Amino acid sequence: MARRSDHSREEIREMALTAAEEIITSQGYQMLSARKVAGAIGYTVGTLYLVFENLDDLILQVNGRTLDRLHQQILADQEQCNDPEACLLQLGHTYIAFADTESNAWKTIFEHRLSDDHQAPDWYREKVARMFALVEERLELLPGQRNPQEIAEAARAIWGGVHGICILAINQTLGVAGVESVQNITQLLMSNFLKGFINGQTNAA
Amino acid sequence: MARRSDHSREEIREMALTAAEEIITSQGYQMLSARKVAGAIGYTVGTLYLVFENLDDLILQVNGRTLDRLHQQILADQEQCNDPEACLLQLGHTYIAFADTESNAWKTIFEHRLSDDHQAPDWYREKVARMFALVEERLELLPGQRNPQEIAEAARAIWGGVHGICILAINQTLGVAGVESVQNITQLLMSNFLKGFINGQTNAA
DNA sequence: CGACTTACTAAACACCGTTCATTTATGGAT
DNA sequence: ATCCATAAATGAACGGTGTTTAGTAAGTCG
Repeated sequence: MARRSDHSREEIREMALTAAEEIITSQGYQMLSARKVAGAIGYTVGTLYLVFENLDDLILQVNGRTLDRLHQQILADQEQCNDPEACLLQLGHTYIAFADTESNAWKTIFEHRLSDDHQAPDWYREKVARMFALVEERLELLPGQRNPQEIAEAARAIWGGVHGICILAINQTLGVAGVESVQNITQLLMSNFLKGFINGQTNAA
Repeated sequence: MARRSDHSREEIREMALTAAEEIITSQGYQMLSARKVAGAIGYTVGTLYLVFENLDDLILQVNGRTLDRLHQQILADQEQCNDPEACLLQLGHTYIAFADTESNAWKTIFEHRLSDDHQAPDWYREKVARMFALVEERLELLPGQRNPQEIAEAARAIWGGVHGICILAINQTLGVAGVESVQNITQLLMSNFLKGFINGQTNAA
């Protein structure tokens, strides 16, 4: 058994997060439990509660890391496009590809609901806001002048839209087979939306 | 304590589903448990397992009923529109309004994941397919000839899109306040998509 | 009335998240 | 070198969960 000062708090924290990520990635987050994580790092449950507020906290940290990887992947893939529309389509593509590749980690982000209804902490919300900002930046570069609210709404429409297709696909609700079909539907949604969006003012109210 | 033949299997089944719906509606599905449902109908857990395969099965039945109510509401609201585009926008509106009104029941549909990864039974998938069919019917009436696959893909793009906005809104990820904003974003997504869709062939591949 | 059948119960099993009194190892002081 | 205060880690306990099943009691039929 691990004893006093074998590892620092930070080390234990890091070990626990890595172990949790491994369980989630390989078995899904439903299979995660405090005792499993503790066992995997050679400590007992009690220790976990010295380092994390509770299991929700631990999962939230894992989700934060997943969001970081997605963000990083998006940035990397954005190098390959030039005009704003192509970049937006690329963004959707990266999102779907990421959800497909890291499906268990990605599912955890939106399937894990916070116990009470107290919302996510600021640092987490910031990671999400960063994603929306990426879409907004591209939308602003599209032809035609838009006010900030129109941009914000369109970004949320696109993000939500892509996200929804992704969820239904993972839940096998769409009744389509293969990532390629999901990519097709996503591109269809985005390209048609953008076509309509660029074409002129849409009265949505 | 209830004894032999106080109620038929069907009656117990009905009572259990009603009790489960009440718990889910008022407290959310996380608060549902076999013992609570059993207690609410004056039986013990064991009896529940004579009537339902397991708790997942029970929840699936509740979800089926929720889907039925949504379907019924959509049909009712579709009376109020004439041209296909208006009907599609109406459809999105009904969806968001339903998710807002019956949020706990609606959340249960997509937050409750089946334990194993064995997918939903046919009767359940049929209820979902029925929804897609509604969208497809409207899409077919739009100007311009489309082949069945294009219609099917567009229906999934729209449904997924609306669904995604709905989820993000309920998770408070969108950072918007009030149902009205969600309705706005949904209408923005749909109207722009349809504008692009009607305008001409979109190469989505 | 007794036997059979079956509806139902209650207890058990193996888990879960979370807490906390207790034990144990350590660094510093004597 | 020994003691002590302190912090680290444990592990048992609490009240829950889904699920199974041996046993009991009630209704039915001969």
